[in-house]
Amino acid sequence: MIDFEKKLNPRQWEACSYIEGPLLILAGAGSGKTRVITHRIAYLIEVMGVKPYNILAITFTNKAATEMKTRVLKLVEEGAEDVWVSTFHSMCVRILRRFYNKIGGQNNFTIYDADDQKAVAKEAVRDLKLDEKQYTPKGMVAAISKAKEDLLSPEDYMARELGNFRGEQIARVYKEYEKRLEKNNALDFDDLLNKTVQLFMECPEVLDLYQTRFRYIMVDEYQDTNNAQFVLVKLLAAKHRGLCVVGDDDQSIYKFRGANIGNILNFEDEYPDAEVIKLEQNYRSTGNILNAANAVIANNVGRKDKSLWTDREAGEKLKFTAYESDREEAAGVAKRIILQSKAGRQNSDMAVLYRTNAQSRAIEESLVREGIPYRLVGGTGFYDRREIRDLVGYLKSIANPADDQSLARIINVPRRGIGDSTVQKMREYADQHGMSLFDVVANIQNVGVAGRSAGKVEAFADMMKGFREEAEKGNLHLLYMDILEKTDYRNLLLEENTEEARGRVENIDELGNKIAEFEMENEDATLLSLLEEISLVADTNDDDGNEKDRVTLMTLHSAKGLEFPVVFMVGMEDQLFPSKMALESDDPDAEEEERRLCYVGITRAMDILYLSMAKQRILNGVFTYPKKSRFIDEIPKNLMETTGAKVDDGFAASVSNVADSISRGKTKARGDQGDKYYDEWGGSTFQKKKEKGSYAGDMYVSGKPKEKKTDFVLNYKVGDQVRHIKYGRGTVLGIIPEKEDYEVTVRFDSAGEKKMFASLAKLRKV
DNA sequence: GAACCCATCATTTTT
DNA sequence: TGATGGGTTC
Repeated sequence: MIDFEKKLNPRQWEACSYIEGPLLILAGAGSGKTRVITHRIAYLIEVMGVKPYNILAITFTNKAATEMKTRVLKLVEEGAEDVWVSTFHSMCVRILRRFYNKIGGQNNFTIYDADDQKAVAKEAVRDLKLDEKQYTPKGMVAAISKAKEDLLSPEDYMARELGNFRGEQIARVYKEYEKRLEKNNALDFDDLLNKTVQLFMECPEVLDLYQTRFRYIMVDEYQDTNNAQFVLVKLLAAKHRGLCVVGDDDQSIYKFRGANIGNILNFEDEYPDAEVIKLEQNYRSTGNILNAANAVIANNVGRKDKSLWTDREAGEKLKFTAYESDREEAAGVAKRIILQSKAGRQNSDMAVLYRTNAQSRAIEESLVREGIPYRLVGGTGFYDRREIRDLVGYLKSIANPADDQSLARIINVPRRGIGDSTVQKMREYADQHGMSLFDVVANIQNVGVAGRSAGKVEAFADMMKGFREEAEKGNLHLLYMDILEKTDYRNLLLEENTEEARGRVENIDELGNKIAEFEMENEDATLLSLLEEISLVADTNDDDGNEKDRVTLMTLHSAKGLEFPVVFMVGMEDQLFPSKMALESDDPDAEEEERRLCYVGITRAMDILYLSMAKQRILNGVFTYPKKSRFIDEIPKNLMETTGAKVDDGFAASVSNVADSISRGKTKARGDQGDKYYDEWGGSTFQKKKEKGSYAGDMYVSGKPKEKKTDFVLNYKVGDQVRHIKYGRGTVLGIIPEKEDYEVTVRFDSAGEKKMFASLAKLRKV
């Protein structure tokens, strides 16, 4: 039996053992929050005799969920695998896969990610004939997502925006967007939450099922919950009120994606009988670091009163350096990393934190120069890679025939002669007849809309049907191999024989490995569960580099929840951090959120914290001359020393392991940078000619130059009546001979005057 | 239909 | 600076 009281401090123990009613644990940075949650779960099971089955623990990230689960399994002797430890989103998927049909949905829905969302939004805007410059996909998705977070339907939204022209238009886009998702049998991330809420509201028996089951509910990072999540938790906990939320209002840094700090600040209003326990002892940082953090965050108003303390020694002072330029800052960081590692620190003990991803480049360059291995967190992830999205598109389309979006993505990839205009026509037909795109594709002969491509479309339909049969058999890896083979996707890349293509092939093989792995780990793996894993557990860093001991580079946001003995916070400049956007915002909380972010950054450091700025920085291609961040001024002078900025000229590099530190040749996050440096160090060109590799471009057309028709004969002349495949009838106004072609001007009866090339326009004399 | 050129525009991000 | 998208050119 665990000796709980011995393993926890008095406050932690109190938080662990209070189970009478709603409980708010205000857990400061480094105060042993996860320890409390896991022990609480153990306490419920081992001491209170609660069935693991009756416990639910909700986190935000899969990483947190996995870690929690592992720790609970270690702690509890038996039955811990029956505890539901899950992210909000996977929990909702699990519920919806079972009951979505109760509110009129299909349980095999597809999950749309940000890119799918943008594509749908774009179509919606286009369909409504709105100005695409003014109503950008990104903006539309943001507005829709915001609406959904507040549980507003398109109608609600319209009602709210009545009289506001732009708002009304967005409401129309939202409505159109919803229509499309529904037609495609797809849910976006917000829907996962909202539809679950809807299900609970409309089907009391389903709600009751889960309410009865989950006697004890724990929510981690409660300050990050949005309104939908708040409602969801409220519904779930309404019966037993065994709700325990853990969070830190000072670490709320996700307002921009809907987090409502009010949820934690007003917890006691929502649950008047709630017990509040503060965890203020910090086990992570030195006294100086902690005091600096406390001093900075004290400048925020409207926070829960708390103050972290530690019984650790004061430690080294914080070090602030103002470098002359961003390059020097990067060089200075590299130099200090080297000094630290000479002093015995592991690279993996160190992290460089910055406000924006764009700042990583300069740091990366100097680390490469010095041969310091690093790990870049964030940026473009594995599942964002084009080839991976394509192949996942196949899988999605196979799993959900109604998913027009995925089908449209892959129908001509690799190129198989089903061009845009054919797809366009088929989609129009589908829309008009209430069919899915695949319905049209599969019945192309009857529909007769594909013209000369009909054969190609038919072959494609047969191939897809074959994949579905293969999918039925249940072996996912075989299915994947089958797709690669029948589509020729992998081979076409290999034939291309470029470094970039080889990187893509590696990624494709990596996805194959992941699928095989997934099958081994999950006995009852299905195509749907695989896709769910891919959508919800898209791990952005799969670093399989041989070098384990690497410095971590990431944004302040992604650093939340982590700790490092040595931390560098770079770019401590007003306008950058706090960001220009925040400073110019009319929302008074914007600057406070930046300050919280600063607090998060400072509290990542265990022993040593370096802060720095550059007096000259290239931002968006322009030179700027920043001032020191106001946050620096908020750190008491006695805790921080300002150090000189002198650095060696940075080029005393050891070239030896440069290659290793940039994850060789593999196309990854910032993929082509690898090549750039390769060449630099290889002594040839500094920057390779850009391989813009648009798909249809050099990627699939492997080195076979297109044959130009040199002796092109026109069977019409100026004044003739001709017919065009798209524009219909028209009169030829002029013919200008070009190198290997003719530019023909035609006035069409309906479409007006057009210029086109004879070789492509395929005009027929009438 | 696809390569290429030019204008534009830039936080933070998980699910 | 760089990525991206639209328009132009063959």
